Amino acid sequence: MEKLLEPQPGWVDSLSETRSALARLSTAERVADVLRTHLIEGRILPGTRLSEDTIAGALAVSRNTLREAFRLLAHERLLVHELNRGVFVRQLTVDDVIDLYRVRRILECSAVRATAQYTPGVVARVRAAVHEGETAARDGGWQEVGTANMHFHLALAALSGSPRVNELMHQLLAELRLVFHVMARPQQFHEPYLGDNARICGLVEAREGERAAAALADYLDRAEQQLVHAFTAG
Amino acid sequence: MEKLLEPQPGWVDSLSETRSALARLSTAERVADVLRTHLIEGRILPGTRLSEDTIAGALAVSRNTLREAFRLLAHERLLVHELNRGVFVRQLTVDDVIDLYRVRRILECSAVRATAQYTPGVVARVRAAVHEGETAARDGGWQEVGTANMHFHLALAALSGSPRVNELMHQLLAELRLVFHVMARPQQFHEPYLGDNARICGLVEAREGERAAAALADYLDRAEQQLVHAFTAG
DNA sequence: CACTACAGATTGCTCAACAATCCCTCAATC
DNA sequence: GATTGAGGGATTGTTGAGCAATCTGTAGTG
Repeated sequence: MEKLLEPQPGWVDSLSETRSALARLSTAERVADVLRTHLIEGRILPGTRLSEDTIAGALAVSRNTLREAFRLLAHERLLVHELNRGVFVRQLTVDDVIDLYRVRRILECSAVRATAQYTPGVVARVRAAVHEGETAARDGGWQEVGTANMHFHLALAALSGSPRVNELMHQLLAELRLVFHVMARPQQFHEPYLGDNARICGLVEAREGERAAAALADYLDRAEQQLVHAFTAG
Repeated sequence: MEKLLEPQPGWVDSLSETRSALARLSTAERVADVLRTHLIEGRILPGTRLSEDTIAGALAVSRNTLREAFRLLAHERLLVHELNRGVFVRQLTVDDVIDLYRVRRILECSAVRATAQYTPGVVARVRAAVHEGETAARDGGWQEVGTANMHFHLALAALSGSPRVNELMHQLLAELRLVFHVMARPQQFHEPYLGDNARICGLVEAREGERAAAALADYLDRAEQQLVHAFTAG
């Protein structure tokens, strides 16, 4: 009888892993999702003011609900909220870029260094992201290459095994996307790093934490310099 | 004439530094502030549901405004929001405690290690926090000792020179405060670490980044173990 | 004892309204 | 001519009421 009740040990756990997908979203959260994609895809220029009336009308939600969504996105630093003036699309400064890369270096490098915490699943995710990037570079658009690159770095951060580091990483990358769009030629920004990704992935798979961290730090330094340069030049 | 107009070069900059104090807060933010203090001071037990009507009435604000405040605090992880069920005071699990300390180790240790980024001002803040703790231990309550301890670790994180690390640290410590209150004897939790603080501060002042980081990691390990133990026991 | 149905309470969201604030324009002043 | 001050229109901040959707506990049914 008990065998019948538990045909696959642990299936309850596998169910509970999907509960986040099951958890419906409130209207405010769905509105925030819509706006978030628009923002990170660069459809709305940094500095633009988002009118409550206009957007509430366009999305057919009440102003109050829209304001809840604004609060969420402001907390994610994608929007800035100025009292009595409204919300604006975040405009990153050079200092922001420098700080973002500083935090990335801290999080990603320490995650990569801690080989003791690696799990096979997450290491596989790193490799998968490398493949995704190579496929995207061969077949298709720079947009996909960029996305694959994000997945790669998210996978690196996930090596830490820390939910909070994961969430942080998501947030940092979302912020960074705001600045990628000011680059003149985005495809030329991401592609050169595909080789680095593969190399770092190899070091991770070999559990060479220190060397992987060093390579990653160098990687991030170059990317930062490139962005800062594009910033001060443009 | 020009001398009269600019008696102290750069005074405009010093003005603009204080503009954050001038920025008024919206009602929702003030409400969030009030609730935040109540939460981190442990006045409301974790798990408690916060009724919108009751609290809106008590604070004399509308439900809409209160909900905005709830969103802010949920994003800071002090409250959890369950759709159609309401908001609850966050209940930290053992896994949360472990993760919080994992992130603290990453942030604080890397900040302390990067001696190149130290500035005299922030190093002084570390020393000041040590003094604050010693004074509090001599004169007064454990509450103050705990606060001084927070200041110490905030100052350590500030050594990174990163605004985002600072904000993160604030958030992590606010979260941790939720769990400090479940400890039976809070004063006995913080006091033993005063000696460690002084020692680490000395290493920081001597720019012994690596040794300071090692001492700090050991410190955090012990604190984590103590908390985890209190958790599984109680 | 398990399961269903109902009722009360609470949240989710909307709408309309008004106060407070900002921003722009146009004079007025020095 | 540049700065200051006073409207006036537009936008945000906040409120309160109202209704639909959902949850929770209870009572009833098999």
